[in-house]
Amino acid sequence: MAEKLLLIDGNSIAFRAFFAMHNQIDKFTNQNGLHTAAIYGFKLMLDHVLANYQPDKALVAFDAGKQTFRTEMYADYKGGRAKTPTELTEQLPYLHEMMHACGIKTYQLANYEADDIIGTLARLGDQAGDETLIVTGDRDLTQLVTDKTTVAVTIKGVTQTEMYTPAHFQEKFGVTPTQFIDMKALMGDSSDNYPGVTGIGEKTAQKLIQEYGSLDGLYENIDQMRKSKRKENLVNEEKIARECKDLATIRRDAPLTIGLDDLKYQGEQTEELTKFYQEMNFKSFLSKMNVAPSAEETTDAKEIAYTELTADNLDLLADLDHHVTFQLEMPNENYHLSTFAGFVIGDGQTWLVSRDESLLQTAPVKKILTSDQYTKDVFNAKAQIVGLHRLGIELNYVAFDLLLASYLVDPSDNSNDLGELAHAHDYYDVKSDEEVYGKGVKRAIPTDDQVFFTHLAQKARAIHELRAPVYDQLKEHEQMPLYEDIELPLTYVLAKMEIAGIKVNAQTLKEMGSKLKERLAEIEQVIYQEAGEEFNINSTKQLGEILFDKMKLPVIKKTRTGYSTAVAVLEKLQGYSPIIGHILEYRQIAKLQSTYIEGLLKVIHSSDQKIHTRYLQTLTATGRLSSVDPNLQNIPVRLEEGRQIRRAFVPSEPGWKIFSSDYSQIELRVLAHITGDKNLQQDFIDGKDIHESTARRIFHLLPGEEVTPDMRRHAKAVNFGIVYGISDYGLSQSIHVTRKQAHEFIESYFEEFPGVKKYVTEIVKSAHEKGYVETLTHRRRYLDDIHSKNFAKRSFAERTAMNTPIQGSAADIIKIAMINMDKVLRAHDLKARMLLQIHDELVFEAPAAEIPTLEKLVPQVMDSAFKLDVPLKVESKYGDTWYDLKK
DNA sequence: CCGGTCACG
DNA sequence: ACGTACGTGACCGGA
Repeated sequence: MAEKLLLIDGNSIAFRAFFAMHNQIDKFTNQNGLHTAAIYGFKLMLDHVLANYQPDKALVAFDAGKQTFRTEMYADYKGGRAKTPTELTEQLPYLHEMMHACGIKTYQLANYEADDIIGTLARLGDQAGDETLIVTGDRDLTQLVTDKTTVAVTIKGVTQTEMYTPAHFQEKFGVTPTQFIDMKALMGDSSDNYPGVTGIGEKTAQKLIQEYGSLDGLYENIDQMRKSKRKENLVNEEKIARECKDLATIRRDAPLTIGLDDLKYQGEQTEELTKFYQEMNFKSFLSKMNVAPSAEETTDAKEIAYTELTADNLDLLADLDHHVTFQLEMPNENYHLSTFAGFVIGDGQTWLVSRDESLLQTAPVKKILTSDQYTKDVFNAKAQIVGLHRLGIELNYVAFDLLLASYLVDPSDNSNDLGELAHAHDYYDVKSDEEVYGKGVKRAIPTDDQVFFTHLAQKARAIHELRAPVYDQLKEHEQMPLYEDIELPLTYVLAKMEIAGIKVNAQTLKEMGSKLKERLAEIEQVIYQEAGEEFNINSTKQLGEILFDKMKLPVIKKTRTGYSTAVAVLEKLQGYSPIIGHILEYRQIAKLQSTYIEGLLKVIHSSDQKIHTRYLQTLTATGRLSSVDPNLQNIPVRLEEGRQIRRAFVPSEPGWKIFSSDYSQIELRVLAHITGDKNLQQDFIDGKDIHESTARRIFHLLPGEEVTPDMRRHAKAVNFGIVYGISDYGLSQSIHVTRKQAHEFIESYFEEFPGVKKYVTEIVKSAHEKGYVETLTHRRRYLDDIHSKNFAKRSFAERTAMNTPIQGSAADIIKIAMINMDKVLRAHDLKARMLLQIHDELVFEAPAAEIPTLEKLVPQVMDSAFKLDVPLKVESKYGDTWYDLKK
C-alpha cells in the first residue's frame, strides 16, 4: 500500500529556524543559558508540516560532519563559509532529543551529507510507490523532485514554504530537475564554493542547457558552436564543469544502514516531550499541552480574579497601590471616534473592571488618572490620552507604555494588539482581541461579563508583568533615554496635535470636486473615442488590453499579472498615440478626486469641521511617524493642480494664519555628521548649495567653471542615491543614463567623499556582525536578511543598513524638536498650535500677531534640537491657507 | 485580501 | 549574473 514519507533536511531547517528567530535570540534561552531559538523554530515547522501532511513514515537527516566525499574530491567544497555560530551548534544535540520525543527517527552517515541520505531514501520511496515530501531550507534539493516526490523549500520564517513539483520546477527554472544539475555544473555555486565555468551565470547556463539538453549534449556539439570567448572557456574548463556536476549531484545510492521500514512515524511521546519542553522552557508549547510551565506552578495561569467596579464600591480604589495599570477599552481602531466598551484598573493584586465608562468621571478614578501621586502603566498611551480626553479626563504621569517600549526594543514588533504583542514576548496568559472579540462583521464585545472582564483583567496583568522584562531589554539596548526623554514625552505632544486637528473647508473641496468631475467626464469620452470602445480606464488589466493588444503599442515592461501601465511606461509611449497623454491626465485627476476630494470630505468631523489624523508612533521600521485616517503626510504639493487641495486647509480661528517650518537637506546633513566626511561637512559649514557643490566635486570643475543644470540634476540624484543605499542600476534608472555612467558617478562621488565611502563599508560590516543598525539615539532596526544567501534580499538589507541610520536619525531630530517646541510654546504663553508633522516639516496655526515671534522661535528650536557637526538649516513660511505659504 | 498605481518626505 | 533605489498610506479592480 502506498504510504506517505516525510524527509526533513535537519541542518538546513535548523539554520533557517535560527535566523528566522534571530532578532529574538535573547528571549530564547532556557534555565541553563542554552539558546533554544532554533529548536523552537524547528518545532514550529514540524508541527506545521505534520498537521498538513500526516506522514506514515518520517526521518530527519543530519550532516555527519565537515568531512565528506565531496571535500575529498574538492578541498574547497563549502569553503569560505562563515563559521556556524556556537549559539546554533549547541542546539543541535537537543534536536535529536526532541525528534525522539516526537516519535521521529534521526539519521546521519559518515562522509555523506543530509542531502544524500534524503536523495537515497526518496529514490527508495519512489520505487516502493510511496508519496514523498522533502522539507528543506536549501533550494539545491529541488533536483530530487519527481512525480511522486515534492520538495518544500522554506521561503519566509519556517512555516511558509514553496512547493516544488515537476511542473512548478519547470515553470520556475525552465529546465527539468536533472537538467538543473547540469546548469549548476556550468554556473557553479557561490555558497557551496565551487566555480562552474568562467563567465557563465544562471541565465547563460539556462540558455545553454535548454539549447543542448544536457552537459553531455553541449560537449558533443561544442565543435559546431561559433567561435567566442564563451566557447573557449567551455572547452578549457570542461574538466571543471564535469567535476562541478559531480559535486552538485545529490547521491541516490548512499550506503545507508537503515531502510524505509525503520522510519515509521510513532507520534508524540507525551511524557518525554513534556519533560523536554520543561527543560527548554517552552511555555507556549507546554500551555498547548495543558501543562504548567514547571512542576512548582500548579495553578492554571489563565485564571484571574477580578472585581466589578460599581458606584457602590468605589472605596476599593483607595486601597490600590500608587503604581497602577489602566486600560480604557475602545473596540474601534480609530480612537477619535470609537465607542467605549469598558475599562480596567489595578495594581497587580487587585483588578477592577467595568463596562460603565461614566465611572471614570467619578472623583476617585479621575484622581488616580490625573494625579502625580499615581504612576500609570498602559498599552498605547496616545490612544488612552485621546480617549480619556473625549471623556473630559486628562491622563498624566504615564510611566510605562508597553506598545511604545516594545516597538523601541524591536520596531518590527509593532502589532497594535496587546495579546499578540505579549505572545511575541513569550507571555501567553492573555488572548488577542481577535480571539475574544472575533473579526470582520462578527467582531463584537462579548455580552458575557465573565468573558469580557477576564479579557480586560488579563490585558492589564500582561502590561503589569511585561514591564520589568521590557525595561530590561530597553536598558540592555541603551534605549532608556530614547524611551523616557523622546518617545514617551512625544506621545503627549502627538495626542495634543491630533486632538487639535486641522480645519478643512468642505465647500472649497466640493467646488474643486465638481470641476474635476466635469473634466473627468470629458477626458473619459475622448479616451473612449481614441480607443474605439468604452472600458474601465481605472482597470490596469482592461487598459493594458486596449493599449497593447488592440492598439499594438510596444510593451515596455510587464508586471507579474500583465502589462505595466505605470507613469514611467506611459511616458515612454508618449508620441505613439494621443490617448497616452489623455490617460495620464485622467489618472492624475482621478487620483485627486478619489483620494483627496472624496477621501478628505469623508473624514471631516461634523462637530468641528476639522480633520483629526492619527499619527502611528510605533509602525515604521526607521522611527519615522506615519499618519492614517486620513494620511495628512501626503497631501499633494509637487504639481500645481494637486497643490490646490491645500487651499482647503485653513486656520481654525478668524485672523489666524498657517505657519510652517522645514529642515533643509536634513538627511544629507545627518549623513555628513554620521560619516564624518570632511568635504561634505565643509560644504555645509560654508553654507553651499549642496547639490551644486557635489556637482563641482564629482565632475571635477575648476573654480571659474559653471555648473550646468544637468550636472546639478545628476549630482542631486547621486545625493539621493547615497542616502537610499546606492546602486548603479538604481541611479541609472532615475536619471536615464547608462549603468556604466551611473557607476562612474558613484566612483567619482566616493573619491571626493572618502568618509562616506568608509561609512558605507563599515555600516554594512557592522550590520553583518550585529544583525542590526542604530540611529543617533540608539533606535535599533534588525536586518534579518543581511545573512541571506539570496543576493536580492541581502542587497536590500545592505541598502537598508545604509539608509536607516540616516532616515532614522533625521526622525529622531525632528521628534526632539517637537517636544521642545511644545514646551517653548507654553513657556511663551503663545496661542499658536502645532498641527502637523511631515517628516522634515512642522505646520502650525497661530494668530497673525504671533507670526513674527514664531519666525524667530521655531527655527531656533528646530536648529538646536540636536548638536551635529554641521549646522541645521530651517526655512519658514506662512499664509492664509496651507496653499498660500510664502516666505 | 493582494497587487498595481500614485500621493508625500 | 543576480535585480533594486529608502520610508510610508489610500484607492481601485479583480480574484
